[in-house]
Amino acid sequence: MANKYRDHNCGELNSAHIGERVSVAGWVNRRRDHGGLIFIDLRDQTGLLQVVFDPQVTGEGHRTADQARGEYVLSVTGEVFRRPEGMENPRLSTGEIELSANEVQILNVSRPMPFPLDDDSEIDESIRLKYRYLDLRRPRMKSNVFLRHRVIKLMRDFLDARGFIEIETPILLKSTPEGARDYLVPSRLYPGKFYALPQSPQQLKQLLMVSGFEKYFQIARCFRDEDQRADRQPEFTQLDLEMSFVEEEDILGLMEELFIAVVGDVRPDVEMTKPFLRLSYAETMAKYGTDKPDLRFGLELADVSDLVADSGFEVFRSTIANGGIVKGFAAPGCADYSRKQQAELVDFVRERGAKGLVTMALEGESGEPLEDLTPEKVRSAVTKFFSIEELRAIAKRVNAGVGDFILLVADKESVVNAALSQLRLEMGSRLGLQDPNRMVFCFIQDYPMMEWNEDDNEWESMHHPFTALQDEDVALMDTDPGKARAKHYDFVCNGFELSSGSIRIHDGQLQRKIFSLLGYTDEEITERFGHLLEALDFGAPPHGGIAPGIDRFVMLLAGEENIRDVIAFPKTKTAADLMTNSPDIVSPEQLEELHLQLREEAS
RNA sequence: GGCCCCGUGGUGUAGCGGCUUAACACGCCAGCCUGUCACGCUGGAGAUCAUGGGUUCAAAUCCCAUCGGGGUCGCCA
Repeated sequence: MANKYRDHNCGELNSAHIGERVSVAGWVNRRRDHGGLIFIDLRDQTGLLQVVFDPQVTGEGHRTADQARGEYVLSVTGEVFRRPEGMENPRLSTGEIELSANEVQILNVSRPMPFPLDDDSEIDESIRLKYRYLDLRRPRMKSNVFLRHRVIKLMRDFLDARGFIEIETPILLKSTPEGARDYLVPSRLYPGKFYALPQSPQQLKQLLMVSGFEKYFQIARCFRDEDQRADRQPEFTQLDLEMSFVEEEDILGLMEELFIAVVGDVRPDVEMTKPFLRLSYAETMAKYGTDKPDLRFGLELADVSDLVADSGFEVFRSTIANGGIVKGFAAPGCADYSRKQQAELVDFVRERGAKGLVTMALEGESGEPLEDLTPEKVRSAVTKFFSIEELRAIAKRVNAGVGDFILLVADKESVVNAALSQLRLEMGSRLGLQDPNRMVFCFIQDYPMMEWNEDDNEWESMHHPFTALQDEDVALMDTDPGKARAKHYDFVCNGFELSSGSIRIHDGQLQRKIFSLLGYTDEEITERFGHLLEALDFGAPPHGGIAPGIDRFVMLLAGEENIRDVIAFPKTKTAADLMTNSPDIVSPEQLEELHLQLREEAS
């Protein structure tokens, strides 16, 4: 596109353009004033171009360039020259050439930047967020935004080619109980009534299946009013997807194909494990203590309860007698951990709910057989409570060799798994096992349908109440609901939950039964879910889907450590927008219209 | 809601009870400089040390509270 501002992009000029008269436009990335010659690196979306202002070539232009400062916006017309011998800059795509300016126009001036726009400066995030539009000028942020576009475009094209259609669903919706806290929108026309923003388009996509759109997807914005984390924002984006007449394997196969295609396109340098790994929920909890394991490294957990149930160590014995377990793993080569390093690990698990951490350093020459292990070589506060046979058995069970450091936690199973899964990540990180150039995807399958909530004394859905049961476990719902497994699957990469999905219940009667098992009264069921139940009664097809989180996926692809860096305008961890200063108060008139009255918060 | 880390010119850091009239780098302003590309040289401006209270003869420095940012546990069907 040629117009009065430019006819070429800065980054796209090269030696083929030598001798041409061109116009470019962009920002002053850097200015080097030699008194006579002035060099300006002009930057547009495509890259940098060195522009030379020679007073002998352009008297007026040189005077203008003298006025230019960082981030001024210029339009320059001139001739493309090959750079003098030895003056090439191999770090620029345009480094062989330069533009000799004839005319230059200042399109806009700029105040000095509130922070440097290079990638190397670590700037306080609150300042970056306040001036997010400037932060996005930084090359890394800009490339993250481009990467995100590319990923979404690939997803759309991939699904379109397979017959999926994208359908938008409402943002103003009905609040449904359970799950995350809803963002609410007060209604002007209906005093005292509220819309809710969707936590996901879950029910709507099921209704679209009832409508006969057999392959639906949407790049869907979702809203959840919960506390934030590095990988959580109050509003985030999912690739929401649903299909009719499918089974679990159809969905997983599609995901595998899609993610291999996207990663292969945008990060051909990344190594993937193919086919994607499959783990049952029970297996991943046993081996990794979590249902979102980082499978780039081993350090697998092992249960040693049976080995220490009758040992002389009272803590282990009583924990097991009271229904708890003892699990642990071995950190290879860490037998030389100092008292201080050991104390750090003890604090680490205590902060995560465990009462303590038992450590055993197996000292000696690496490679020595375990059979030669003697009590003297086991450096631990608790060595004396165990026989050498018990110590050897523990070492063998956790796959520890001489030179390794055994880490054991005793408590009830949920506490042990929570503490050890995080300790495993910590050791993986300390040992440098989290290769940034590998993405290990896996599916977690065979989730329990429901979980007993001890605090509220009731059954809760593991996923959501629309999840179908595995065929052979349907009868269990009447006898032992905790044992029944669901057609529910999670999609995990490098320790991040990318996605949850399930085959849904398409039988209205069964759906009603699940709701009542979850403690809803008939009135509540009708009031909250009546529309869905009614729809299921009108010939709903078997269907299922999944909804990968796009922010987290792009974060992994970009090698970023938080999703804010792959979202153009994110909020802080306290859900505030520092650029627009939102949320903010509104006028009394606005409140009046919405039938709202504020009260003083008791402090 | 709990725990942890951070807050010093525009930015990043140093200073951690008196050697401080708060230092350094980058940036900014002015002057010089015709082949630089993180240009160079000379000079200059710029800081209620987040805010409030306390301890002390003396506080950027120690303590408490508040505010802001981040991490994490709880929470996130």
